[in-house]
Amino acid sequence: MFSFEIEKSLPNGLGRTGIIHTPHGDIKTPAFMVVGTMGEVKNIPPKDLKKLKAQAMLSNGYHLRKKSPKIAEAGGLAKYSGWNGPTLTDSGGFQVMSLGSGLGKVVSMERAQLEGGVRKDGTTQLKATNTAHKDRLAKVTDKGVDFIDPFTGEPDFIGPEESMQIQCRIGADIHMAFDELTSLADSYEYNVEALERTEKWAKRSLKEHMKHRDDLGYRQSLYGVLQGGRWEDLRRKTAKKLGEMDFDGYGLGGAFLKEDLAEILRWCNEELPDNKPRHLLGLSHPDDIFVGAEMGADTFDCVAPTREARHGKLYSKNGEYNLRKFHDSPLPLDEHCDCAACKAGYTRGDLRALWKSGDPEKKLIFYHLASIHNVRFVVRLTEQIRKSIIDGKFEEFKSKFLKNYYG
RNA sequence: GCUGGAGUCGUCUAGUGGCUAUGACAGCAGACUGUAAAUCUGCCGGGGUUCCCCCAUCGUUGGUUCGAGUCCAACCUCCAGCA
Repeated sequence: MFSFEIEKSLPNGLGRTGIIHTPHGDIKTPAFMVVGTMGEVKNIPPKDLKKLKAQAMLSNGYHLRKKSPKIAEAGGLAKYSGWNGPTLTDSGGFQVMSLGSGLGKVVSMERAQLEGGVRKDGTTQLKATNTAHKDRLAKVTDKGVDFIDPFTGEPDFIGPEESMQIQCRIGADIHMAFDELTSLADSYEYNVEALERTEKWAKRSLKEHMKHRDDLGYRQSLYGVLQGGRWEDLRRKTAKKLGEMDFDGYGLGGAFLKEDLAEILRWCNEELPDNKPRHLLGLSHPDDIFVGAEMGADTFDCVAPTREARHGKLYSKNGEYNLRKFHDSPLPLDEHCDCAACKAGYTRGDLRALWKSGDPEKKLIFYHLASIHNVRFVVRLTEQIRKSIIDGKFEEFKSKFLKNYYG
């Protein structure tokens, strides 16, 4: 059965440590969930995930929609993947944006990139733009989302009911309601419209989920997802509304300007019930994790640690760096790291050589080592934050860590 | 020594008379946040006032031509074959 207990809270009343109990195990929070969109984390087999102390894996219902009957047959995602631990599936809501208004664009931004200037009437002119409607692979209606599968070119459709049916076949411990993620370039007016849709979809998701949540022999839980862009009235209103509904927890969604994140999370979490867990969707950079934990997010997920690893960007206590610059370097990846790659003594030069060797097998070894290093870094960060909250030293730990990392 | 072939950016490479010399790799710089991402963008002869301008440049030197990486000649280097 699913439940959540809070252990200790920060003085601000929002941040906390806790334990999420799921049918496939416990998650001690704050926690980072590794992303294995297709049911496996790229270049990290389940046994290595255990070694680096990952506590949960996030997959995607959209990507697994065609495989979902097979996953159900295997007894659900935990067994199917060989991970055998707590799992979460996303609804496909992110793809509404990434294949639609945000096709080919980045998700988050600095304000300077968003604001092109100020119009004569005083409103902000956006530099960020949405993908033209005609070029989008996903189109949103109240019914759901019509989209073109980018790999096969085939047209398909997912609405809240379809997403719930897929997720209940996949059988992760935690599911996400089907939502519409708006882009930074969307107007207030559009966000009002999209948020109404997301709220209607939340109701429909809940209703459909109830029908199938026990189909695999254990209780699957559902989180409602909060949208509302960067507007306080929308955020508070939707948090209150969804907070009164019978969800097991909440997903904190949106495309964020970094500097707005803390405030937006505070608006949401001041309205949401305390006793249900909250998952901050899609963030993992240290500054974001600290803000999330401080403002009451319990779990996190993000593709960045694995993707950036494959792209040669590695994390260390003293900041991130590009391995490209460390030809023949004898420096450790991170002198304070306890990941398997660091414990085995791999240097930056070693990893760079594996990366650039031109040998496909060596490249896979590089992807593996770099990925476990970055994922362990973020997992360890959440462990340390948890400990700092328990020890009453969160502020101290935060300022020290961020100073080391960002200089 | 003779005959044939070849010399283009760090490397490989396109280019057979016409405007700004192609592409790839390597290199350099940057990006990436619920994975259309093992990806993408920019730079990549020199200099400057760097969304522009100047100079140099297809082995070397000459020649033909309005115009040559491209055609011609000689030379240099490399490769192959024959002596």
